[in-house]
Amino acid sequence: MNTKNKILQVALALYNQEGIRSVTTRHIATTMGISAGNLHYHFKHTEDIILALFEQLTAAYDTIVQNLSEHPVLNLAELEAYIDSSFYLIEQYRFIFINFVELGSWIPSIRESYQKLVSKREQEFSRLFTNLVNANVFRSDIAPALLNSLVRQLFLISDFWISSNELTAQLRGEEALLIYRQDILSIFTPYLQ
Amino acid sequence: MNTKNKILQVALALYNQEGIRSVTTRHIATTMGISAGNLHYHFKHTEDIILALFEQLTAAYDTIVQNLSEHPVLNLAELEAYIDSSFYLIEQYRFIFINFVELGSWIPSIRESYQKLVSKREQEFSRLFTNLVNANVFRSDIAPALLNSLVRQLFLISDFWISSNELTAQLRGEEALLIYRQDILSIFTPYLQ
DNA sequence: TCAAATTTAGAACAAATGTTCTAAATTTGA
DNA sequence: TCAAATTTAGAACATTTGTTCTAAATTTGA
Repeated sequence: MNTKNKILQVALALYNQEGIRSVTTRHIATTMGISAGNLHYHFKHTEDIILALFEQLTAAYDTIVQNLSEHPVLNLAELEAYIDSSFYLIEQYRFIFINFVELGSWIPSIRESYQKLVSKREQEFSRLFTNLVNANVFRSDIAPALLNSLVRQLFLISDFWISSNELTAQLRGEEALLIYRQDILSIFTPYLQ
Repeated sequence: MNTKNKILQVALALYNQEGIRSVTTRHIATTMGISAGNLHYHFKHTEDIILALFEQLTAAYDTIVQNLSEHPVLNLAELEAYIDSSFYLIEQYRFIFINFVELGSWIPSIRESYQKLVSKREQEFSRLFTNLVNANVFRSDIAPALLNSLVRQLFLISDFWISSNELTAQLRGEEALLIYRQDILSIFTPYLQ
């Protein structure tokens, strides 16, 4: 692996573990055994590292979405599988979700990029939902206004469940996934066929 | 108003506007027209300022809860009024909610204090819910496990709606309140009598 | 093979930041 | 009223941090 990618890898691990507040470029450099000067040869500014990590996240999300359009969700088991894969992705880049607002105002292109991510997810969710209505998994009489609220709730839980968990139960790994999945599914529960 | 309180007032406004990343003690001092030395005479460490603001938040929340136990919620209009008051409080201390995880790991007593806040809210919600079931507003056949999920959802939306809004719609004031209220109420919608 | 391009280490710099120190100004209260 | 307590300003300090600079080491590719 080349130095540039290793910087991103170590930076991600440190940001996730220690939080963006306490991780510095020197910190990243010494952890991976290179000089700070070398790190800044590869990434001129700290923001460039964070932006690159954010772009990794959106790229990974694109892959999930592409998979989803090739293999549509048709039942609850497949819905759970999709929920799980989104959980793992969010957990992998947890520092981004934990500092989303701060990062968004610090690095404006992150906010812009997030807007695009949201609209991509909205389309994807709308398709997913139509499929599940057609497959007689969901009821077909849900008002559009209510559906909008459900979509917002779904995104809010997806993006901030990790933060909430960090402050309260601090569940990890499989245990966290179980509750996360349950919380997401409970949005749908009342609207099952 | 004495200097100590004015420091808290100015610090709150700055943290809310500029974010904790870019606000320094010097910044706070010059904004209110005093010296940095003077500020540090009143608050030895930056954490002391943030902790004091957090304690203001929990105190204000206690007042709401006390009001709630004196005047129980018995119908949807009263539920909305309660939702509104919690919204205003959260908006007033928005920087705390936006940086909750980061603050929790930086200042451990904030995390501990938040745990207490959560259990206080759990009790309060449970009482509120019982009242609304007894008043025939809510259905009485909701499984305890589902109720737990609903409580978690309620808290998650309460605490992170501001963050989510900041990244997407960026609604302000009355407009924000309307959507916030709708999102909270939509959790209950399927369980109305 | 060897010159050009690249990567790297480490010193150095400037700015920022939290905090302390000192001495003056102001307030308090007996 | 005046001595003691308090508040305040501003200089000063140590540390940190992001970043740049320089020169050496390494890699590349013709």
